[in-house]
Amino acid sequence: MKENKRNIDPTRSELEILQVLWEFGPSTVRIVNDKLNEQKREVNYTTTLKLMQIMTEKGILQRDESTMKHVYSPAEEEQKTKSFLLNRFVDNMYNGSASRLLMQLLGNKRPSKKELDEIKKMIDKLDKEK
Amino acid sequence: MKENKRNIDPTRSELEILQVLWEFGPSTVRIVNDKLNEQKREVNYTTTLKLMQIMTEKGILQRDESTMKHVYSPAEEEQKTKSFLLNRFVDNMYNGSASRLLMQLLGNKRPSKKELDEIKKMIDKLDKEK
DNA sequence: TTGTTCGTACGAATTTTTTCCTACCTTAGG
DNA sequence: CCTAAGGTAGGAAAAAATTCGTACGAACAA
Repeated sequence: MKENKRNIDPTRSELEILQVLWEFGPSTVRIVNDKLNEQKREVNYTTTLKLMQIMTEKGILQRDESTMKHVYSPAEEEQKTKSFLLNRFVDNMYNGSASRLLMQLLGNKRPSKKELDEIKKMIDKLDKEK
Repeated sequence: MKENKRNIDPTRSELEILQVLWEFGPSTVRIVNDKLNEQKREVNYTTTLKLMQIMTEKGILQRDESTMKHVYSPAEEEQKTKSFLLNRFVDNMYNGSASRLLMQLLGNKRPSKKELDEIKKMIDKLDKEK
């Protein structure tokens, strides 16, 4: 009666793979491996393959086996996973306070005028809903 | 000539320990271990000790050995570590776009009126500086 | 002085994560 | 048909992270 673990908890390497899949959409191992090597770090093809197989077993990825070159994609919605990870991050690092995180974020990154405007718009929208 | 690694890259368990130290300030192993058991999960004293010793070797923690009960504290400023981790998170998950993260954050957490006001104030301040 | 309590150090075992070797299958070209 | 290129699967090795047993020292109460 107690199915559904917190499937979502990618290791560091698994997260790298997810990032590639998020960016490029459903892909073969070959593609993911190439991107990893370009964007992240050198890694052997079979290593990536194995990782993606394990992730599939764990339910983090799905794959289409209809063709010989299996095509993998994340099992969960990108947004769902990201928001889980973000929430955990906020809880861990800022005691769950979104605004505290935000303070630091704005302090750090010096967002552009355009970004600031977007943010303002977003806030006004939320504000009106109250 | 190439000292200074990216010392900052705590593992999951190490991060838990840092969190305790951030919250309660410099502490003995006993205290950290108690807090871990209260707030996070059951863990044996010597395990925590070992972890903190390792973290000290790595340079993540410092300790005062003048008394028998060593007192540990983070080697880096809390803010420095947090902002490093935050930046990495933003880069990984939102391609470095603070505002994209923010959108999700606001979408998720439904910040309180008070939080929103704080945020607005912060933004106005940044806005004027431009 | 003695024994109990509470501390550190060390080393090893265990578990988890990461890496890659090897075997074998399928497809396309010659 | 044969071979080369490019897939997958599986298992084992290696590395990293986590856990804990044991030894031993210091402090203090009896």
